Amino acid sequence: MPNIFESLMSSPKIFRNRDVLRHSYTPEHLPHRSEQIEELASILVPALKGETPSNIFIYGKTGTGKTATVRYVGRQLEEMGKKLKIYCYVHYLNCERIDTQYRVLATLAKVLGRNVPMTGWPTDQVYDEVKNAIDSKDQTIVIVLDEIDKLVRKGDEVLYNLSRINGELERARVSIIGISNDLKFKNFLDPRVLSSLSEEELIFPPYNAEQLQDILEQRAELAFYEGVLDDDVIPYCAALAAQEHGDARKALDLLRVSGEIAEKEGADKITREHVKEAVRKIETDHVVEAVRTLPTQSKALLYGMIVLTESGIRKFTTGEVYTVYKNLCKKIGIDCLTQRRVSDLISELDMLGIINSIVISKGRYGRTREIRLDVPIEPIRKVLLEDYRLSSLAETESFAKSTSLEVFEI
DNA sequence: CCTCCACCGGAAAGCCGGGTCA
DNA sequence: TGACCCGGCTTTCCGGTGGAGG
Repeated sequence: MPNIFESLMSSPKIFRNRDVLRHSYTPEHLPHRSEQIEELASILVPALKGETPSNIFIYGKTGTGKTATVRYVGRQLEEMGKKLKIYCYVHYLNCERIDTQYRVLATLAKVLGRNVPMTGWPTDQVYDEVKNAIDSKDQTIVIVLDEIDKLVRKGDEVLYNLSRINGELERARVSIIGISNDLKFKNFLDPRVLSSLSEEELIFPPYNAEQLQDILEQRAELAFYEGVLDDDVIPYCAALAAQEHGDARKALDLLRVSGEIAEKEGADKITREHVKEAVRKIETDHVVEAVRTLPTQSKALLYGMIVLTESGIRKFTTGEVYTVYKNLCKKIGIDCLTQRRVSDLISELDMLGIINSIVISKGRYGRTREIRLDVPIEPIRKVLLEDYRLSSLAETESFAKSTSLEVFEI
C-alpha cells in the first residue's frame, strides 16, 4: 500500500525551501541596507571595547528591514564578542505580545537565566532580579525592543527604568534599541525617556521597486528550484509591493503565496496569473482576519448585510441594513443597538475595508449611506458563524429569505 | 426656488469594568 | 476597603443637508 504522503511529496517541485520567504528568516546579506548596517554597527562597536553604546531609536514603515537589520548586526556583534572573548549579548523582545511592564521585565529575567514566574511577583522585585542578573558579570547587554510603540501605549515606566539602569550597575553595561514604525508615537513619550533613549536615531526609508526586485531575486534563488519562476513574476511582485509603501514583507508574501497556489494546482511554473491570484487571496485573508476580531454587534450587522446581498440587493441604505439587523438581533437574542450607534459601526466597517459606503442624496427620498459589500461572501459568512452567538444561524438555511421578506412587508 | 425626506454626524451625558489611591 | 477616576462603548438629543419633486 502506498504511503499517503507519497503522491504529495512527489508532486511538482516548486519550493526548495519555503521558509526563506517568511519574515522570520534573516538572510546572509541584506541588499540596500549597507548604510544602515554600517551606522548601526558603528554605534554598537563600543560594546566590544567594554564601553556603553548609545541607546538607539529606529524608525521605518513595516517591511523596510528594521528587524532584519538589527538581528543581522546583533548576530555579528555576538560572534565578534565570542571571538574576542568579551561578554556581549543581544536580547530581542517583541513588544506586540509582551506588552506590559511586568511581562517585559519577566521575559528579560528569563532570557538572562533567572527563573521568574510570569505573574505574581511585585514588579520592583522582578526589576531587581533583572538588574542583578545583568550585573552578575562584566558584560554588555543590548536590549532590542521591537514595536516599542505598543509598549508605550500602556505606560512608559519600564522604559524610564530601563533607560536609567546603567546608573545602578556596578560591572555591566546596558544599551537599548527601540524599534517603531509609528513616527508619531514620540509625542506620547515622556521627554526624559525620549532624550535618553534616542541618543542616536536611524531612519529606514522604504524600498523602491528595483530594490525590492533585488531582494526577491536573492531569496527566490534559495526558495525555489531553478526555472520555476516565469521571468515577469519577480518584477511584478516588486512593482505591486512598491506601490504600497515599498514593503518588502508584502513582496515576499506575494511571492510565497504565488508559489503555494502554483504548487496546489500542480503547475510546474509560477506565472503572473498566480501572482494575481495571490493578491486576491492575501486580500481575502486580511478581511477574514479583520472580521474574526470584530465585536459581536458588528458581526451581526455584517451578517445582515450578507443576507441583503444574497437576496439580490447589492446596494442598500443604512435604514435597510438597520431593519434587517434588528430582526436578526431578535432572532438570536442579543440586544439591539440604536441606529445612531449602528451608523458609527458602519463607518468602522468601511474604514476596515470590509464594506464600501458613500453618503449620497436621493433628493426627495432623503440622504443616506449607500452600502456595498464587495468582498467574497462565503469566507466571511464562515467566520461569522464561528461566533457562538451567531452560530444558530447556520442551521436556518431559509433564514435569509424569511428575513428579507419580513423587511419588505414592513 | 422652496420643501422636506431620511438619514448624517457633533455634543454631551450615562453606564460599566478595571485600576488607583488613601 | 471604599471613594474615586479613567477610557471605551452606547444612548439621547438635535441641528444640518443635497437634491428630486412640487
